[in-house]
Amino acid sequence: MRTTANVTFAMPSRSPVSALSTRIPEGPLGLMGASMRFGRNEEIYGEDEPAEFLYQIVTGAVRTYRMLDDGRRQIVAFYLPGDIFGVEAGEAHLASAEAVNDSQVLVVKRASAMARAELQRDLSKQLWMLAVRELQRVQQHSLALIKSADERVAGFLLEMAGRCGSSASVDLPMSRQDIADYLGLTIETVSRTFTQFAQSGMIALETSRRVQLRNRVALGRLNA
Amino acid sequence: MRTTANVTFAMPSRSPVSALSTRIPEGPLGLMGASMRFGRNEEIYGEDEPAEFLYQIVTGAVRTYRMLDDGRRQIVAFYLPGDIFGVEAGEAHLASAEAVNDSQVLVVKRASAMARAELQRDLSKQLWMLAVRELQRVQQHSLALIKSADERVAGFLLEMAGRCGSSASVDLPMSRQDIADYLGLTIETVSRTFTQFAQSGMIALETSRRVQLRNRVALGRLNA
DNA sequence: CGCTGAATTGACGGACATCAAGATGTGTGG
DNA sequence: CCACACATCTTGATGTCCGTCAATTCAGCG
Repeated sequence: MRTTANVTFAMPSRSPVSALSTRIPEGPLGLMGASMRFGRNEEIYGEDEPAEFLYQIVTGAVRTYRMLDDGRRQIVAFYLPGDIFGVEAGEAHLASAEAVNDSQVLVVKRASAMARAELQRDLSKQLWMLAVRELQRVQQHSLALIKSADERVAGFLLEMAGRCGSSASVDLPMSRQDIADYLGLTIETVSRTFTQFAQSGMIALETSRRVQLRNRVALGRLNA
Repeated sequence: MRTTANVTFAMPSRSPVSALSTRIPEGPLGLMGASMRFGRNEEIYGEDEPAEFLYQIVTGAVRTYRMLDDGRRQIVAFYLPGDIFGVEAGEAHLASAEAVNDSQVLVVKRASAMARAELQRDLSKQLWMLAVRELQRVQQHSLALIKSADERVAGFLLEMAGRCGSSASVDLPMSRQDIADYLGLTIETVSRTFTQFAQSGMIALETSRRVQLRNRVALGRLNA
């Protein structure tokens, strides 16, 4: 679905995931944006701020999230290189966005993209597809939230494996807390589930952030 | 946000919720659709079917849902008079849609709406807003799914109250099972929560399908 | 009236949260 | 290179919310 190009970029100075991806998917925003860098945990935009821009990740990773009144945090989505985010907003953003790690991001004025879309029927279609894909992703995520802890974690691993270029092992740019807040679980439950998967041989934990999927079929069965 | 018009329609022959709403919001599809009727529990479209149409509810109520492999059903959304659905699809539908009760629905060819949108910048914007609103609704729903049972039910009641024209009491067109599948709970938990709310005086159950909200503030506090 | 599906209520168990402690890793400064 | 501080991750013990199973009540309808 996503097209790729063999372009390499200057590596951000101290990004721990910089080796993740040299394939930079082209997209509707491919050539029109200004490049910006965000440090680890730096805010890219905040909830309720006016939604002026669209964003495409070059390197790094970004999370969007919302806070509940009681202090819990729900992570809505993780975005990886090539992904576009900031679409979810009407006039104002409905979620906040932060860099998970040091990240490089293309930034494009929404208005200019939309205006251009009125002329180019192709761009218009791509923006539409973008919104639809985002919608489907969130729906999928809703589905996950009603499953058991095992199913959620298995699904998460498969999703990440599918997205970070499915090599032998998956690099997780985000912390256990991030994963927990994404899956609606606690950090302890996520950790326990990881070790349980490792003990049953379905995965191997090279490091806590690097996971080898040894039996995707079994994970898929769990994923229900 | 939604515009309204004083238009009355011929009532569908045996719709139990026909009295719900004489205000029929106009929308992008207001004048261009063919009208169809669907009986209680009748399928409007199925998962994986090609997405040829957009739909706007005139009377009745519709649920969209997805089945998990283990037989559980997750209801993605309920649609009430004026609401437009069927937007969530790319080439094929990602969810199935069924009439909750006998319903009257306007049906419009997607392609024709999209084509027209390329000419009318206004329609194009409205379709875009539609997708964004749908996205925000699903995100909101995701948020709900990580809360406690009390919070989910309270949130559901407030949502429905806000949508069915906030008179003194709310008519729920859907069964407890529907509510449970929407909130990711069991029918028993939903029922218990209703009675618990009633005992604490926050609501009154005129009938099992008709709820009076006696203390919205308290419900809102629960909603966290 | 009795039949049928929907809703309610109760008893019980299990999955996950909570609380608390320990282990591992990572960056900093001597 | 080591030592220390601090964050992240793991592991254990205990509690609780909600799911499961089962029985009862209620509403609609022939």
